[in-house]
Amino acid sequence: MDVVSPELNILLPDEIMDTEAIVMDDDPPAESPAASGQSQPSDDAPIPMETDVLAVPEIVSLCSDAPPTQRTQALTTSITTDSTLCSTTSATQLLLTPSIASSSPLTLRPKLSANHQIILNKVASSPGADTTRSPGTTTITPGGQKFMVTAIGKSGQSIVLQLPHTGSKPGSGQGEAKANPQHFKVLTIGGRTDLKPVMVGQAVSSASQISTLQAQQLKTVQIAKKTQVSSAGPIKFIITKAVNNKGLTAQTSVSNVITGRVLSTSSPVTPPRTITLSETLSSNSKIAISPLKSPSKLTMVSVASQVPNSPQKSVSLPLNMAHLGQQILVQQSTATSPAKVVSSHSTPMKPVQTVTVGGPQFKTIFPLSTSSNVQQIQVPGSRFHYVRLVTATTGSSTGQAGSHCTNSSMTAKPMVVNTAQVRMSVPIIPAQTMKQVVPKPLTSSGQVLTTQTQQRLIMPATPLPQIQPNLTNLPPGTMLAPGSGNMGYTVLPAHYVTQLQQSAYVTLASSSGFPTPTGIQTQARLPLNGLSTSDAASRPRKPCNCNKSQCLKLYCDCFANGEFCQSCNCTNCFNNLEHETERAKAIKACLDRNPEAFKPKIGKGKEGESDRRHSKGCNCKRSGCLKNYCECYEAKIMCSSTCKCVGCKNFEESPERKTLMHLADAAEVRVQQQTAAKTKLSSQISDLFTRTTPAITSGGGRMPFTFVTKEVAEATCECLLEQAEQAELIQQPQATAERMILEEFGRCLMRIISSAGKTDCPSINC
DNA sequence: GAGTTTGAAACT
DNA sequence: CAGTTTCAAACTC
Repeated sequence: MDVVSPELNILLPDEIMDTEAIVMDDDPPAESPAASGQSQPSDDAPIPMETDVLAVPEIVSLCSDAPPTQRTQALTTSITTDSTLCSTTSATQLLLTPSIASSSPLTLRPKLSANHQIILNKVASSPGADTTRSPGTTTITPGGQKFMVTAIGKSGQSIVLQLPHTGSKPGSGQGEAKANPQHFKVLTIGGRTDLKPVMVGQAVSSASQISTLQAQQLKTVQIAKKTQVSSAGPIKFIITKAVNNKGLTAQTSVSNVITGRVLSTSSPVTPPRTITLSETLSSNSKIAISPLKSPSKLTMVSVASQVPNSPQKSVSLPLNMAHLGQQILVQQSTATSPAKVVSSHSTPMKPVQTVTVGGPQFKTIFPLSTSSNVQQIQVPGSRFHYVRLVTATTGSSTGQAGSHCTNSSMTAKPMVVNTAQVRMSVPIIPAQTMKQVVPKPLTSSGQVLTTQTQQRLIMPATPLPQIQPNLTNLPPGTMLAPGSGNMGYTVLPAHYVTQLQQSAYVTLASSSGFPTPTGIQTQARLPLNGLSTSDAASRPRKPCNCNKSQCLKLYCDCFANGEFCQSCNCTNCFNNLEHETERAKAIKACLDRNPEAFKPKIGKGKEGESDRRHSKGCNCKRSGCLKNYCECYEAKIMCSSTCKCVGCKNFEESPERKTLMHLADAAEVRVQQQTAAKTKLSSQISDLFTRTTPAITSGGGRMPFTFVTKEVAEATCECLLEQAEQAELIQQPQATAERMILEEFGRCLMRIISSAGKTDCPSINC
């Protein structure tokens, strides 16, 4: 196994190796950028799983001739089969048109066109070409079986895009990949001229087959490439790099998004750039769908990042959400595989960010804020929200609509293209500030994207080379953001991220190409932990009161929910960005103790909501499981066989439980009534002000109370005092005096009311 | 609001 | 894995 540079290791988490490959077809000879934009749409041929036969291994190394000072900031990779797909931003674009004979090792030679498109032409590899590379271009074509790589974002950093071919035999998936390590296509695109040569060993498709060392050092994004039986269609990589030239700060936050995995890089004085890799498949092209643990939950997602002022930027990012919605796997496929394949659909160029999701079951809301640093993804059926960091782009970018990539005002810059099928293992707990958009039925191509701000998330990153938490089990609401230098991971709750931006949401729904069974909606709205997803999202988070745990133990609900403490009553809190190191360690410690620590305790049963049960079961002894001490009761579920409680009364036929439920229902009704009454009252008050305010300003139709000005009140008081003095002078009894005063007060009121109907300036005369 | 109870999490 | 301790939320007064 070859060794990957440490920088590369740092850049990507180990779990990337655990991803499932995406198959890409072999390509015809290189094409011009214009031609690439006119690629043919993929057909609907059945798509083999990644376990299918591997294609001929190919090695592609890409490296733009970017200035050394330029660094890749962010990466958004998307794959699409749409022929019209072309991510268009004002940024430099990289067109990758690997037309590769299936068996011939090749080197993509990046060219920088006048329009700032980097055209990667396949070059026949010479015997010694595999190791020959210019600075900034790292190409490894060992035996024509491998690809290499180039650097990416940071100095010396590289991202290896591993594109495993689908082999000649259908398969057994990862095990097969192990058996045929040569059948991987590693695509690496880098941009620095000062890149260190990165050697990429044989790609391993299965993380389980990676040695620990490999896992630590080799960061690869695997893309299974499928060989089309009929014919190898041209594969076009359209890489759009959105460059933010504005708002450069001493430290800009950058995110490398690798197919759902969030990686961010903080790089000083470097504009964040979003690179979108769109792979346009020919009609014959087929993308292997990774074997899903939960094929029925497979979801195709097309994600497009948008530059605010860009007329159009379209990206199709098929994502595969599986594993109870906690994984987003990039997949590109055509729609014939019954459960695992969703036909890719074209994404028409529109001046809106286009995000499409298709899937057998999911109707998914995808909040996107590609212009900012975060994309939030809500996965139905999961109480988590997924957050994707992407590079922030400013409105300075001017993209162009159309199938052709726009030119960039920038010269070629280091770019990183990550095309991979990666587990998106960054569950995000429903952020309380998150706005949700109800999924809307979409037209055949239509998806609606809301606007978004361009706040830039700057995440302090502390070097934590030793901490590489299992992303699949990170606390909900966690993002991993590689920091600068020898970055570690900055674990950010989505909740926190949400607060830093106005999230944009994209309504994702079924389109003609993405049938979305109604079951998806049903699943998406299943209550979790007694609350529906929407409820959970809107439920205000309770402030914790931790004192001794530093809010870094699961005792702390904030920590357990993957949130930063905010507005809490805790003391000595470390659950914040200022203590990201400690927090990361604490998370790791929790995961070490219990890999499921941050997963929902209340899981959905086989038959739906009624079967929700506590994953571990409670252990109550005194509460009878009828108090909130009991996690089952708190979650409004009944105890099950997994519980080890004593004297449990939290079962279906329990009279105590029924009584409590009735009481609870009654209380809830009262609360609702009170809430409704308050709402109504507020509405009335608001309406009152609405009606009166214009009158006040206009001077007409004033309400009586508006005439009780300070002067009027003072005059009234003088009248009352005068009346009191008179009563005192005539030595009236107190009762009579009071009566006189009240009578005078009544007269004053009458005068006020009378004056209100006549003049704007009522006068009070005693 | 202070004190008590409770059970999960953490620890041994 | 079981027993004990720690901890913070739930609960009571």
